[in-house]
Amino acid sequence: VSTVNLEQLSRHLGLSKTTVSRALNGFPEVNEETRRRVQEAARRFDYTPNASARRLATGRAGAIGIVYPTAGGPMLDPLFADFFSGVIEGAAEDDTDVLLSSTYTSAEIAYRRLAKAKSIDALVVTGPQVEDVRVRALSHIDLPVVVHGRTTSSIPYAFYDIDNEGAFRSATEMLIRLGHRRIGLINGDLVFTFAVHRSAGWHAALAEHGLAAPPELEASGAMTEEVGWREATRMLRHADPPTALLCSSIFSTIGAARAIRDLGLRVGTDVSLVGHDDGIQAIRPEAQRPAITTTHSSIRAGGVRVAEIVAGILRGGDPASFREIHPVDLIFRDSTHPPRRRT
Amino acid sequence: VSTVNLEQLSRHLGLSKTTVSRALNGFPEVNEETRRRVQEAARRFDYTPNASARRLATGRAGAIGIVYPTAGGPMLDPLFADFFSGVIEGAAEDDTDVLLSSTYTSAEIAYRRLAKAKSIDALVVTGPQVEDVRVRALSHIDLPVVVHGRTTSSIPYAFYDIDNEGAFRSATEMLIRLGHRRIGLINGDLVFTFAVHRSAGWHAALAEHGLAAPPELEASGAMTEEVGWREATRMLRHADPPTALLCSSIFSTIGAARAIRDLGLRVGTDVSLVGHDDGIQAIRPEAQRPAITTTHSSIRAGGVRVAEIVAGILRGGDPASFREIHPVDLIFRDSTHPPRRRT
DNA sequence: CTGAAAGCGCTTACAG
DNA sequence: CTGAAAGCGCTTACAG
Repeated sequence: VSTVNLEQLSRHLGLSKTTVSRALNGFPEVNEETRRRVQEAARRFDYTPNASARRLATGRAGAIGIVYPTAGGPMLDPLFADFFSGVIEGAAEDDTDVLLSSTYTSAEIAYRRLAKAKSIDALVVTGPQVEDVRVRALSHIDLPVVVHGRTTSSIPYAFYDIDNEGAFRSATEMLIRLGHRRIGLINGDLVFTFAVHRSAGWHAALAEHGLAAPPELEASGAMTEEVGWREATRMLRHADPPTALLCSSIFSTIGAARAIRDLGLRVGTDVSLVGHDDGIQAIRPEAQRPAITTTHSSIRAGGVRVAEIVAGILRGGDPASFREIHPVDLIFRDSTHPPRRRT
Repeated sequence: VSTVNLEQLSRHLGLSKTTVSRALNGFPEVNEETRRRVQEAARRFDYTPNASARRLATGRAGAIGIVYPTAGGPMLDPLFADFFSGVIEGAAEDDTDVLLSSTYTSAEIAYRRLAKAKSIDALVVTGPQVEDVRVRALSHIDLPVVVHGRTTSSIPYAFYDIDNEGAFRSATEMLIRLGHRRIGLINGDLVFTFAVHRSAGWHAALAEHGLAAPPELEASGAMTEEVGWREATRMLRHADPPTALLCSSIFSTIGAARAIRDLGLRVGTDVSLVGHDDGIQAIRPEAQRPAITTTHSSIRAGGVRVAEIVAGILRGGDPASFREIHPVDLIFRDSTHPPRRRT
């Protein structure tokens, strides 16, 4: 596939590069007949502008960056596959590529490198922590940022978040209304803002109903099947065990379900179970038996929206006008019942 | 952060852009004292070359592409998060970025666009199918390709694969040696080469021992918890049920474990279970009870190696010399026992 | 409505 | 060992 460039294409058409460029880029002053000829020729020669040349000339990179941890750790999360998928789809709408970069050393260095090399026009920050050094660091770099989640920062950055606090408050309230008094929370690592918000929701609902939030019923850590199983086991073996469990991810949820069964108990009738579902296809709570009640929000849809926000800012929108907190569905299924009377 | 460019940096040093460029890029002919001065100034001014300008001048994109399905489907796989992580880490070694692109329409169009725009220097093809149109399409585009997996193609493309056939042959043989005669296979979708290879391994081991490969004991589909559960349930309810199950992913494995328990049976003692483990942290087979016997290969390590192969080809290596089939570990744990005598 | 020319910021023969 | 200059392939004021 030999590639034709602008020079060759315009020579073939007997037009200047200027006119051909304008015709292809939709400038209004081009004669319609000329534009048709140009478009036709471009199609026939399969002309594709050289991305580097265009970027150099315009100063726009045509790409957004996501810095992704390669060192493993709690953020090397299967959910990213879905989130990425959404971001890519959203970015494709604006012919924008998505650049994945490693934070082998530190996120700041990675950001800085991308920004200074003018490789990207904007940055998506994932997995924000409560006190996230990255958001502060980025304010010194002149690069639009969209945070997937939130952080405590006085800088008016753009973010897309879901209402984690509200979701876990609702779920806890629902369990309280069913009659539960001891409700365990198996949360993500509390360095992450989302986990702090979920904890706050759980605390708020308990307090509102005059219930204690006993420390033995609050766990946090990596959102894995193993941790869900371990923490649920620990709680259920407590002298005064919980009658319901609330989990922060589908992985900890199925781990908790395993713990419940391992102890000879039944999910739903013996121990109620609610999990947060990001909507990945690999494990669907509705396919469990009993089907598991969830707080649900598609992380893939979040990715799409994040890309749209990026596009909005690049079109000149005020970052401070993109601060979105989306509601989370509470989907009642069969894993939540009134507690059994103590035997 | 005001950015200094090559022109400004060299003016400050009283040198030509030529010399500064050469000093920074490690050309041997530069005087050592000069090089030191240049490097020192570059550091002090935090000079970073403009990526677009460099790309335009050199003709190298400095990025490799992965085309990723955004439309969902069987390939929107949580395992990708780990694979990506490996590719990014491997690519970072060579200062190469990773560009994620959508295949909203078709993979061919996406490839073509990236290739013609000179946005990438090489392409990583994931999830190869037996008859993969993409590999053929790519042979018409002048772009080095590394396939993660294999496909049937006469074109001598580079690939990194694991020995899926050998792994599943070994696992099946191990079960046969334990005394199992009816061994169910819950596989991925047979459009994918890896699934065909695993099926072949299962068939080969059975045939070698004079055992039949009954169709009711071979299932294929999406590698989800749900499918693992459904197919295991179906097989175990058969009039002549399997005494052992072999699963193609950690998700189907835990689904199968759930099915075994739902039917009142015990994993390991009643029904042996072996799963393929790609090494993701979210679900670890060794943390199950009983710990699950696996065929194991780190998909993240595969990503790292794929990036290394790309680098090798870009340095002028012969693609045909990078055709790697890596062995898979069989890790014996507690989910595999001799079959119980029929009651 | 169209075109000649400058410029984006690098790299790299070529000359000295 | 160093530098002047051309060139990579676009976009975009500016002029007509």
